[in-house]
Amino acid sequence: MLSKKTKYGLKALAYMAKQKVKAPVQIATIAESENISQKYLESILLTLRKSGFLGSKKGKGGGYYLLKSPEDIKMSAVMRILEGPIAMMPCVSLNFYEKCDDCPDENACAVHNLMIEVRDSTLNIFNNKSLADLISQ
Amino acid sequence: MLSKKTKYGLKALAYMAKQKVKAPVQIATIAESENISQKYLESILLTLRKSGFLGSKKGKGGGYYLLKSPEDIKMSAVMRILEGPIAMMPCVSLNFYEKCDDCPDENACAVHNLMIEVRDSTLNIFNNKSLADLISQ
DNA sequence: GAAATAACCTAGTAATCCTATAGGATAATA
DNA sequence: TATTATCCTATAGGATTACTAGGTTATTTC
Repeated sequence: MLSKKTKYGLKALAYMAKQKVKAPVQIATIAESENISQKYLESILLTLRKSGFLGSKKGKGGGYYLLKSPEDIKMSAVMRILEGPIAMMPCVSLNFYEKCDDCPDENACAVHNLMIEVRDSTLNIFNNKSLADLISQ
Repeated sequence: MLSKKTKYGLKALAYMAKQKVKAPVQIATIAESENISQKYLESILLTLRKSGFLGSKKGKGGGYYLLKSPEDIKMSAVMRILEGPIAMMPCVSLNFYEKCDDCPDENACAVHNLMIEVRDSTLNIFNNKSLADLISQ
């Protein structure tokens, strides 16, 4: 299941990408428009800024803004920051790999091989989807 | 992330499917062979029995056995019992649908539409994979 | 019939994660 | 100097996960 954090983060990014004029958007504005708790959204946007997706400006007229154009923001990158691994098990994760305690031989594990397939098909979507695609309909 | 429950359940099913002779397999045997806590596995196999995947026999020589041939056990069915929804959000789930509190219009939701794509590609794998495919390599 | 075997079932628990919330610090602007 | 809005740390409550405990029931073997 997708966490609310990820869902809210994606909605906020989409909101910013939809903006016609290129001015910072305040947390409060997004929170109200998308029905998200402002304080919670605050912490989410902070992570997105620290991971290089957003820039920010303090004080009046401040807010958050995208650092890259929506076309250049890949879903796979956003998902990895907000949700963590795209794979369903650490032992099939490309970016967050971890060995299973119980499994002596990964290649002999039926579940492992199934989950590689799932990972690849999901990754195929997220790698080929940008923030621009997200708002294009 | 896939829960250990699902992982263990799949491993246990695969273990039974690999069996040459068609005799019941004890929990203890599977637990030891697959490095799973016996008591925990016990509760997992119980759910699998109650959902119609397994039959059981008590007493000496008893244990669990598959009720259908591995070819007829679809991954999508097993996943829904053990893991729950295949979709990443309730609002895109076919079998566990729920509306989002925050979203006034699903069709206008960028995240919603992205997650439909992910659901479809994952479902495509799970619908076309049987327990037999899982152990065939 | 008694003992052994193995599944059945309910309940509880420790740890972790999720979803926020609180409250002040800092920086920019008017 | 006052206002605005982000920055940052800490924490709390609830839900979920991954087990564990302990006894019950049914079947088989001696």
